[in-house]
Amino acid sequence: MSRPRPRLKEIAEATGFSVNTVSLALRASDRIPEKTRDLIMQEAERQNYFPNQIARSLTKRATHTIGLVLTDIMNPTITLTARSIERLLANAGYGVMFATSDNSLENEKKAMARFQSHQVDGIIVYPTNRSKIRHIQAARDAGFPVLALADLPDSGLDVVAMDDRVGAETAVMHLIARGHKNIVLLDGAFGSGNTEKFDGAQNALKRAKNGPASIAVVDPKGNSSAHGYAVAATILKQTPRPTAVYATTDALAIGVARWCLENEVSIPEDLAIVGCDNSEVSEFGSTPLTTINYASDEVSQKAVERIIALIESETRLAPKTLLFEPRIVVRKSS
Amino acid sequence: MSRPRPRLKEIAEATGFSVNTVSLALRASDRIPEKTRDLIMQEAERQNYFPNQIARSLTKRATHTIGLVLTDIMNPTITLTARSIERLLANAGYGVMFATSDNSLENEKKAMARFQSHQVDGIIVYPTNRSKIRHIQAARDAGFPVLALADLPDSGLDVVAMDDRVGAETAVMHLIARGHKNIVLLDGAFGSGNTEKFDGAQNALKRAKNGPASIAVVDPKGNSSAHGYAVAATILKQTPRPTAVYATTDALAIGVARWCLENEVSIPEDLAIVGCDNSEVSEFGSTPLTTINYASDEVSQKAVERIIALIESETRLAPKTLLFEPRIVVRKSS
DNA sequence: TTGAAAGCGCTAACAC
DNA sequence: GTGTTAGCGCTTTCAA
Repeated sequence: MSRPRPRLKEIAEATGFSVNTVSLALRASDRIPEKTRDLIMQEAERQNYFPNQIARSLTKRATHTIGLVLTDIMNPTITLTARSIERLLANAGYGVMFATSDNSLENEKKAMARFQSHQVDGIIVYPTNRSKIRHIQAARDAGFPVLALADLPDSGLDVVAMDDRVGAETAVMHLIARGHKNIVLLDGAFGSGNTEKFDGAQNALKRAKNGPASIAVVDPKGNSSAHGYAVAATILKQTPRPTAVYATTDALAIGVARWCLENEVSIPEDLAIVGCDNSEVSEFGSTPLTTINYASDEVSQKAVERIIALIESETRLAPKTLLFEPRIVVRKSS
Repeated sequence: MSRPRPRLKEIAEATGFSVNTVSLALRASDRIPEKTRDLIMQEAERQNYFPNQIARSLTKRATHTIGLVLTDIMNPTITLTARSIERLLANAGYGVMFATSDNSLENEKKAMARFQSHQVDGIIVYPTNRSKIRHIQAARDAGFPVLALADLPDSGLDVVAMDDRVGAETAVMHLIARGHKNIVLLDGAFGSGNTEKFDGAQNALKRAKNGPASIAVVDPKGNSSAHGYAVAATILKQTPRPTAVYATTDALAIGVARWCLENEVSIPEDLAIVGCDNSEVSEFGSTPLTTINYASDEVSQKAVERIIALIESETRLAPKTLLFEPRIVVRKSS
């Protein structure tokens, strides 16, 4: 339905030069004298010419587009990362295609396949399940630039991420230092094979001299505040009664906090809460939340640098893992 | 750096058929007998063949990709809309390229130009400034399918959006009904030409029998909770002292609420607050917020339907405006 | 300094 | 039933 857009051919005909000369001129080749170039550029402007990137991509075998596969863009930390990545890539001249897997492995695979069909130059993926990454490795093995935004040790993949293990360890150490003996890990991803936060918590138990022997894991079946609110009663029913919760997202933590507020469980006296990500809601939610910082800017910056390096490198680069150590932000909930 | 991916040619050579036959077979043409087709499909699978969408796009003159230009993806309502749109489009076989303008007109124009260069089949745009839409109209005039996610009356553009005018009117009517005489509109977009919320508020004043004569506008210089928190003191310093605020995002409202909490201004007795969007934070933030609902699912659904209709129509469609009437969600802040 | 020709991987029109 | 040819809009040799 759209009026055909001008091509090099139209400009060539209007100026009397060949398509080739026009192409060269528009790309400011020094093979073309300034005079000719100006003439051609003027005509291009007059016709409101924009190069057809699809045609260009076909010859160059590069689309200058990267694919971004995220789990759940409603998590503000992931949103922020997506935004930063998009901006940095736009500045570097890359477009971004994006997809959300909604934590379904099938969706993640489909999105990656779609992106590869669309000939993206590389893919940045926040994997749904850290133990199901064969399709990501397969892409890399085929020589395709891929970067994972999650800590995947010994996966042979390039990784830029927060060190969740250390984050969880820090959170639990903090709670132990405050004297807590009955700590719940509120973690929806544990059941689906993402054990690094659990592992970090275990490390804290081992390191602490007088900490608890074990930690209970509760699955909120989702990551929103509503899920946290819904599961709060279950947490407090555990025996012995927990005195502290480490929730793997701030939203979950805020949901628990709201339930406590409404049910006369005081925070942090009756229940201490630590969230994760240091999102805006942790500061402005029902209770100012102690939380584990997610260095979104650093992660985005390094991820973009790395994927571009992978794309532009002539040779295959050895995989590199870059993990940031999160710090704890102590507020009123612990 | 990547090993060349298999093309139709490789499959053709392996099976002894021509490239054309292979192409037809893989697209399940009934011109090819089942036996041949199976043979070819098997070989394609064996070689792990995926069609090169770039090449296909070049011949078909369609990329099956749409561009999504948003202002600020950190606004959870916009995030949610982006997610829904991406999913609906993925289901319809379309990929999504996205960009955030960060409320800069320049960025918005650049993103649209980039998308058009990438030959997206259509663009969905949440415009930064409702009075600066010439570039959007230009795209439409050139026959390019465009859809705006904001109420742009008489723009000649296709529109799917919430009716912000009615939303603001509802919010202010609600406050007037509660007896408020000094109402502040906390609106960062007003200064940059987006007056529909202000207009809606004015309508409410006109319609109310015993309401205030005017409404003060305060610019928070941003849309986050931090901005709301920072501007709260300024609001309360106005004379006569305001008794109610209508904030144009929930995040702003929550920021104001948090400041009140910390400065012994009780809500809603000393200050009533109404937010906008009914995002999760309105329910779980420092104070459960009265707010104006944003029907993200409906907007996304209709937007996707419409952009696909525009793309697939043989003829140019007359522009259509679809506005949803928001409803008010009354909680504890008013 | 400029142009002609080939080719990127695919699809479509037309033969055979 | 299957193959040949041309062409999508651009870039890249290679010639002139």
